[in-house]
Amino acid sequence: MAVTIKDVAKLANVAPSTVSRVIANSPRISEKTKQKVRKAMDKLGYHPNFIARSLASQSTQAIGLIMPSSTDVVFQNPFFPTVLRGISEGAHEKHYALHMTTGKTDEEIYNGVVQMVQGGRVDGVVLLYSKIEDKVLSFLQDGDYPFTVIGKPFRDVEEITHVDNDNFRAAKEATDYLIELGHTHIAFVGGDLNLVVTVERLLGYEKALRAADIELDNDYVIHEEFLKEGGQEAVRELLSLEKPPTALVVADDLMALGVLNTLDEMGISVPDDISIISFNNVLLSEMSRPPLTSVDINIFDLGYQAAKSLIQMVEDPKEPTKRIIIPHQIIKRHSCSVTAR
Amino acid sequence: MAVTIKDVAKLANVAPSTVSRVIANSPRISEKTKQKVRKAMDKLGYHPNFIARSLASQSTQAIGLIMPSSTDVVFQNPFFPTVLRGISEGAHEKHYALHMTTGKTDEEIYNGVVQMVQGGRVDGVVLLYSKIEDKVLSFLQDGDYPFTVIGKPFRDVEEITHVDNDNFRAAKEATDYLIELGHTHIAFVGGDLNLVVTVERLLGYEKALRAADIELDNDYVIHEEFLKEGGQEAVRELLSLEKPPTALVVADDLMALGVLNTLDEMGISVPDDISIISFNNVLLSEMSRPPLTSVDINIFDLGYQAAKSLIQMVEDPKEPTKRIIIPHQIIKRHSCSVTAR
DNA sequence: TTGTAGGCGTTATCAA
DNA sequence: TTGATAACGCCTACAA
Repeated sequence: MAVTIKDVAKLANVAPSTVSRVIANSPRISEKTKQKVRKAMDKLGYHPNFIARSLASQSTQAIGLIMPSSTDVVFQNPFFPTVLRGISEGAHEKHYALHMTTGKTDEEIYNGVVQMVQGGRVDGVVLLYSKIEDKVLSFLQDGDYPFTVIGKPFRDVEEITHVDNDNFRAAKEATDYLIELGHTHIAFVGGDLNLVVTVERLLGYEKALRAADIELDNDYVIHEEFLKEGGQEAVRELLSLEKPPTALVVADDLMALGVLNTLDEMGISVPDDISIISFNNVLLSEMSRPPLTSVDINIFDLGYQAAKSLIQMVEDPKEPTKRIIIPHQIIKRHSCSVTAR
Repeated sequence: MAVTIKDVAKLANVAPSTVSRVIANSPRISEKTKQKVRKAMDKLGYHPNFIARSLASQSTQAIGLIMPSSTDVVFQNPFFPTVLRGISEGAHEKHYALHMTTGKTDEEIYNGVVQMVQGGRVDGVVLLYSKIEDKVLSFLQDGDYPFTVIGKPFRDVEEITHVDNDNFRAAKEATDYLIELGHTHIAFVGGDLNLVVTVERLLGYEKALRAADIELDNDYVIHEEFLKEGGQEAVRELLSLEKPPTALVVADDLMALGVLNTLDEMGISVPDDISIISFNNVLLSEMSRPPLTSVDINIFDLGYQAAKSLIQMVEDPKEPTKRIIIPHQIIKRHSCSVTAR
């Protein structure tokens, strides 16, 4: 069995409690004993046992990550490695470890969360997605357990600490940009409507059109499960409308990549025949042909701030709920041009 | 404070140990008391505390994941979400949770691993990458702590349980395929030479050439940090050789995507002017233009088997070390054609 | 089949 | 400044 605090105590000729205090670097221990104890720890190769510590102190120094369904396409999105990096860095700075749950079905995920939370494995949790009517979220709220969500909560926005972009405004600006370029026939290609981010971006798009006195056209709004044949179909239909759009607002870079391919197959050129602006500014967006004009949403910061604010909450339960808005910025590349018509 | 085993015991009018046995579903408890206890648990909304259980049973039911440096480009590779899915599923089946360490520098990662392992946070660990001269690996070996590596260990291959593809053979087959198509000027575009997988694939490439009596040419082997300007440079140089290659073996889909772009910028057509075959068969490979011919390495299985075999090891310490080879398969798409010359 | 009691490795409260 | 000692919540001989 591994070396424990007692072994150290014995070797250093002090009480276990003293060793404990040395570990915590308590100021009420003489420098001399600290030295002595530290030497003993080194000699024995002692490492404190987190589990025991957690039990005694009722805190795990770990935060839980709740991912979307692993079978879901969004799971494949480069968004995740990047938020993960941000969360990881935020947690690391405060010496918190990371615990994860994933699952195939919503049921699996839910159970995983319940276990993790009730089982006391973590001190708090960050929800890496925000969808409407989420059982997991309700559970977290009911147990008033410390948690943050990345994205905008479907409801109780004021009561839930979250880190988000202003996706409504971002989408409006993206659409405005196309309008400025002279486009009036602008379509919206969105993803899963259960994700709050999708609806926010859709609303922003609509707002921009209305503000510019451009009529909304239902045929101009599609939601594709990108990569699926259905997605290609949708794009094809869009382009075969009587009055096909000259520009597309696409809710996600990865989707934009799919659209780009469909367009290419159809012999339609971007940006000559049609302009595209998308969101997230993921690595891929600069690797596509043409490189995508995309709204950078600072994914890393989203994660970083989520971790930071969660840790604040667990360390100070009186911490007020807050909403952190991460800035966005249009990165202009080569998928948009002045309208041809 | 949360409801504990004692509360349940009291309500059910039994001893705590009985409750404990009910949780473990011990066969030596009468069905009647089980019912009684279970009812009490439900009524109180009891959930066992993992931390306490871990301390008492000296097992955490959690496995640790060691990721490569988060600043590293490989971290962005779609490879990771996919292995993660596999690991997650393997762990889930056996009711294990997932714990993670990441870090920016090798030092950070190393410390994270030491803490996680020595601190007893996890029962075992899976190393998600394999590079040469890895301190982390040595540490794990020295402490003979249960662990599996995904990929081929740099050394002690016989003593380390790992899950890998036969990357040597895969690369040979990929190259053979190009040779069959009539190519004789075949270059290799590899990634980080510190990753074992890169060297394996390089060796397989060389083997194929030698077997076909094609002379090896140093100028035909480049290693690019894809996405970096340097990468583009390298490809440009390759193509401006006196005798430029007519086909490329690219060590990774994401890199191939970068190459594809550079080629496109140069006005070189794939597969008409040059053929490309790459590895991993990640989602992106079918989304590129042209869709990439790629060697599918069954990433999901890599993760799944790694988790399974690790859990076997932690549950039965006498389990022999083993090497699990996941099959691969060339997925032919449209980036390769018969040589033009 | 069930209960009692000690222990898992720490932290934290009280004394000293 | 340090040492006993009682938690923390559960598991597991050993007894009954």
